Amino acid sequence: MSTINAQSDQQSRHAALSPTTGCVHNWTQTLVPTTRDAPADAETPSHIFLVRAGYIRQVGAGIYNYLPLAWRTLRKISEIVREEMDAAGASEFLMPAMMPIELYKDTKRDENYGDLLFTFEDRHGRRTALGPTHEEVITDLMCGAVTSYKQFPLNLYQIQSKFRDEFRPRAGLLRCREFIMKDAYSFHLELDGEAGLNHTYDKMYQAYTNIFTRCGLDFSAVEAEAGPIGGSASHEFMVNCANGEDTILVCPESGYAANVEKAEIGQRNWSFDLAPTTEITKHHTPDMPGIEGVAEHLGVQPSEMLKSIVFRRVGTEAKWVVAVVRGDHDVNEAKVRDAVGTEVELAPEAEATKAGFSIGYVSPRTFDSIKMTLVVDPDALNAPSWATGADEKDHHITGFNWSRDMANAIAAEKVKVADIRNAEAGDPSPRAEGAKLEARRGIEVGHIFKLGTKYSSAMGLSVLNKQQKKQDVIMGCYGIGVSRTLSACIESAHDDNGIIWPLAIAPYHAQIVVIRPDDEGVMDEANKLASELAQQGFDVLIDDRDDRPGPKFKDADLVGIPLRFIISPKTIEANQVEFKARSDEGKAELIARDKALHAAIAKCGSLN
RNA sequence: CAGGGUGUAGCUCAGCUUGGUAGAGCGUCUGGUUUGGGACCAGAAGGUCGCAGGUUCAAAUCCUGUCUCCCUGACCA
Repeated sequence: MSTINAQSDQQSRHAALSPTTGCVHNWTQTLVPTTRDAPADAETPSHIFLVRAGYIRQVGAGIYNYLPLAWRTLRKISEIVREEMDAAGASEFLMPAMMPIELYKDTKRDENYGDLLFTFEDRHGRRTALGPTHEEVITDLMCGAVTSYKQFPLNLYQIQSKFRDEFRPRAGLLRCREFIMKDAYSFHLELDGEAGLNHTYDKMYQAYTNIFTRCGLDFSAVEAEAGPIGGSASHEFMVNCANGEDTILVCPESGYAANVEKAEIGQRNWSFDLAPTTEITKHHTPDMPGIEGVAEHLGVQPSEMLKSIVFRRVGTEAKWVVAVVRGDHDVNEAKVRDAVGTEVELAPEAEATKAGFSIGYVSPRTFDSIKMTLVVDPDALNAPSWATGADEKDHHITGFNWSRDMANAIAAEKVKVADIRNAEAGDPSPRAEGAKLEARRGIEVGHIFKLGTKYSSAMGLSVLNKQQKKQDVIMGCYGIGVSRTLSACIESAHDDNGIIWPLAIAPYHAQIVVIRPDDEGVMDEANKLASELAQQGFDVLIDDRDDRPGPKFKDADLVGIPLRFIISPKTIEANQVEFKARSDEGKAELIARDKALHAAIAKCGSLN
């Protein structure tokens, strides 16, 4: 537009637009295979729309082609990731996707990662792995490439296809066996200070916040379970979405938010001293190891039962831990670990049976006959009478009372009371007196970890520090599921007709729907508008297909490009164009042709 | 990995019980009429019925094996 001053325009351009000239593509010259029907196996909105709108096609279980529209969006997400990572001081590089399995030996992940690791043999019979993540490769690299403490801190990242042999890929791009991921690794010699892990971790936290904000996503950063490293050493970034796979708990007053695996529960009242109300009665409950069946059989609620789970301290033969929670609650293994102070694992049934446990019918009373650590959740203490296992196959008891039936253990202070169950909606907040936790669902798109020296010590990555003492390098790692971000965005932003992209990661910013493209001058007009838009940084898709208006409007909704112009012989006649945002309700509105560019620029301001 | 299901045209599916040599709708192509929310008429192309064995004069259909993909669960740095 001649009336727009190029200079000032450059400055006022929406951040999502190209700082240089945008691109103009014709629908007929690219591949956008839209369909009326989704494949029968697509169930989630993102899967259905990605296929119907011509973004992806399946190749195998959890393996997909990224067609041009999807690839454009993936590139835009990647570019935002690059800009923010670079700005935060990280350097991009690229590691190979395949590597000798031996690399995983030192960290034992060749075994611990188990079947998740894709492996194959090359012609020489060497076992080779396809990388599910690259801690080992980069740690090995650093062993040879870093020789002095003066080279730290370092933060390196790559954007690459990752491979995991998921037991069950599902939901299109949400859980794939091959997927695109950004993974970053940082290296330090201390935790605190400018060069420390904590500083980089905080910078990554901020970078992730910037990235997902720029992508236009509705997301939450939540505390996550980090494994043995402990502390607040891990955060997940979740796209908020009602049908997400993960459950998060939030405190509306303090802002506390955590994954269900991590969420703490606030102060709860409990006492060992509730007086018994009935005698213990034994009941025959054949083939009912599960809470549900027993509760129904005994005519009690699951919340009136005790669930006793047998764990074993990892690396030991018979160091048993019995965790007791209320029947309607779920034991949280990480919390049990923290409560007893060592790693624990679910006891192998055969060995627990050999030790005397009647698996499926265990009660706290086994304490008297088997050496164990007994941990109890506060909510499992708050009634005078419980139904629980009889420590005998096919039998349960009612009338169990802690003060009477566990008197010895309690007197010896051998009953440890701790928060060992998963938090639920309605539980007291750990951060605000009187507040209650609320449950929400999300899709994990980013995860940052403080790894500590787990990998460096296992693989011998150490350097001499300033004091000339050999020191293991401290690491952090930071992942973003790039392809998952694309589908998570659709899960949280769509309507019945299709995708609704935020400007920043839409494959194109604007689409021009051309009605009667064969008519004299219509395509010329569309091309003219497209080049005006491109001059201002808009990426433009012109739907130049020779088709009726109906299907073209349907496809435009499906594909979800944020801004839509419609040009037809009618609008040209009136010197107008039609314009609407994908997110606007109803039909497009007619505007004067020479206001088209202004309208697009103005509309950008109101979109995210 | 356990349980369940599935495989027939590009997509959605029928046909299988009761064996007789493959169908519909949508899409695609041609010609015509049309042109504002998935048009109409006429015509056409397109499938070794997942694969391999077996039974039979004859197999999409019955039998055996195998693979694929999906669902629920478990699993998920």
